[in-house]
Amino acid sequence: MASPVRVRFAPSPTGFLHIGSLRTVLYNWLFARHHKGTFILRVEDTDRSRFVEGAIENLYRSLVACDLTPDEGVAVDGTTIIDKGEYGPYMQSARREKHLRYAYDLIEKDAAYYCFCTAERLDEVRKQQQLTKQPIMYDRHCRSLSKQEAENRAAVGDEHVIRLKVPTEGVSKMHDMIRGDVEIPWAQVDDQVIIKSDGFPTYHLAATCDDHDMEISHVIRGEEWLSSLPKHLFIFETMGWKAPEYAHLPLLLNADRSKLSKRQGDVAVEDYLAKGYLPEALVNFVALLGWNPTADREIYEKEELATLFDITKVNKSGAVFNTEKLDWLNAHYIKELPVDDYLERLRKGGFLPEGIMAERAARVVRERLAKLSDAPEAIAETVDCAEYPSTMLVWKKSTKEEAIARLTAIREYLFKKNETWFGDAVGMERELLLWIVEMGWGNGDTLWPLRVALSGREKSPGPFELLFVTGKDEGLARLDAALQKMA
RNA sequence: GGCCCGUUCGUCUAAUGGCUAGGACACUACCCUCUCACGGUAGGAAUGGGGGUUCGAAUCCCCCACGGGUCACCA
Repeated sequence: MASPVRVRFAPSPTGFLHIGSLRTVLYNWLFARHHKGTFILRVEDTDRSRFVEGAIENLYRSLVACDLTPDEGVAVDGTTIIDKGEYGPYMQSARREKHLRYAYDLIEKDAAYYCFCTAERLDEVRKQQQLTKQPIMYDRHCRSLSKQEAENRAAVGDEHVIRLKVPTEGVSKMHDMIRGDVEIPWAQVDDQVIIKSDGFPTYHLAATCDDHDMEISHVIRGEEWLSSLPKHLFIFETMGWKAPEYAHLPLLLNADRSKLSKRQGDVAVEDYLAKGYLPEALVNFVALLGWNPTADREIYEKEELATLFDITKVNKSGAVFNTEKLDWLNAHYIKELPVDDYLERLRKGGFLPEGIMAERAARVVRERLAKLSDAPEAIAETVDCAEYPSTMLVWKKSTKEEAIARLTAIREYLFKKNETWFGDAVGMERELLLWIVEMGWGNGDTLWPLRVALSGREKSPGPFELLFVTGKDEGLARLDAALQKMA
C-alpha cells in the first residue's frame, strides 16, 4: 500500500531557471514519471525583498520549453499566474496564515520560542564569537524567557521573531536516498528563525509545512540543503507528521570545481535555449550529469530515462558542467531533426535569414552546426561568394590553363540544364562525377576550381551542394566571374 | 575554523570483492576525400596518498591530503 509519489520543485522567484535547477527539476520529473507520480511546482516567495517581477513567468516558460511542465501547482495561463490542483495555494506567500498557525503549534509543543533580540545585539554576539573563534550561532539568549513573559511582550507589539528550539545534545540521524545514513550532532544546529519579524516564515518552516500539507512523498533537492535537514526532520517529528524521504543531489560545478556560477559563463536555461541549444539536447545532457543508466550510451529520450531512472544510483560527487560535450550532443540532435522541424526551429530562433538561397544553405550547413546560433554565419558563408584571387582557382596539382578549360566546359554543360536539375544535389553529384570520368578528367582538377568559383573560399561545402544553393543563374554568373578573373 | 558530504582518464561516467579498469566528449594519427565539415578506424589517457581486512580491493575499515557544501530575520 505504497502511498502515491508526489514530488515538488520549489524555486524562489528571484530570476531565471538555473541550469543546476534544471537538473533538479529533471530528476524530480523522472522520479515522478518512473513511479507514475505527480510533479508539483511550488513557488517559495516568502522573502518579499527578493521577489523579481516576471520571474515566475520566466521560470515556467523555461520548464515548458524543456517539456517538463509540472502536473500540479503554480502554472502560467497566458499572462496570469494560476493554481492547478487540490493542494493549493501553491504560492507560498498565500499560505502564510497556515505557517503562522504551525509556528504557534511548535511554541505550544515547546519546540519553538519568541526571540526579541535586535539585529544589533545579534551582530555583537557574532562578532564576539568570531573573535573567540567560537562557532557562529545564536546564543539562545531568549530561549530561557518564560512563555508568559514572551507572550505578553509579543502581544504588546514588541518586535520579535520565532525561533526553533532544537535539541542541544545528541545527534540527528537522517537517511538520504543517495548518501545513505547521515548523522549531524545537534550541537551544530542553530535555533533557526522560522518566523521573521515581518511575520513571514523562513524556508525551513514554510517548506516543511507545505511538504506535509501537500503530501509530498519524496524531497529531491540540492546538496546545499543537507546540513539543514535536522531542522526539517525536527519539525516533522514534533508535529507528529510522517516525513518524506530525502535525496540531496550533488552540485553542478564550474571548470575549476567551484559551485556553478554566473561568473564563468551562462547558467540560465533560457540563455542556452536562446543560443540554439535544443531542449532535448539540454535535457539529455543534464540528465547524464551525475547519473548514467547503462554506461555505453549517450543518447536518451526523456521517456526512456524515466523508465530507467533510479535515484539511489545518482552519483555522490559534484559534476563539472562541460560545454564541449553539450555541443557534441546538440550537434547530434540537430542532425537528427526532420528537415522541416530543423528549418522551423531556425526560423523561430531568428537564425534563418530571408530568401530561398538562405533556406537552401541552411539545409547544406546543418552538419556543421554545434548550435542553431551558428547557422547565420555558416549560411552567409555559403550563400555569398567571397572575394578571392584568381590563383585560388587552380588546384594544387593542376594548372591555370587546365582550370580555365574545365570551368569553360562545365559552364557549357550546366548551361544546358534546366532550373529543376539544380534542385537535387545528390543527383547532380552522381551525374557530374560520371561525366568527369567520361571526359577523362580528374576529380581534383575539375571540382576544386568549380567549388572555388562558387564559394570564393579555400574551405566550403562541396560544389554540388553549392550549386544547389545558388541555382542555375547565380551559379553560371559565378563561373563567368571566375573565368573573367583568369582571362 | 566547527560540522557534513565527497574523491575512477583533462571532463561526464561504467564496473556495488574476482577477466588486460569499459564507454562518451575533447585531443592525436590514419582512412574517406576537390577543401572544410560529416562519417569510419586506431591511439595516448584514471582508481589522490598511506595503512589494514581478504586467496583476491576502484569496491569494505582506519588515518592523511585535497575538493565541495553549510554555519542569515536568503532560498
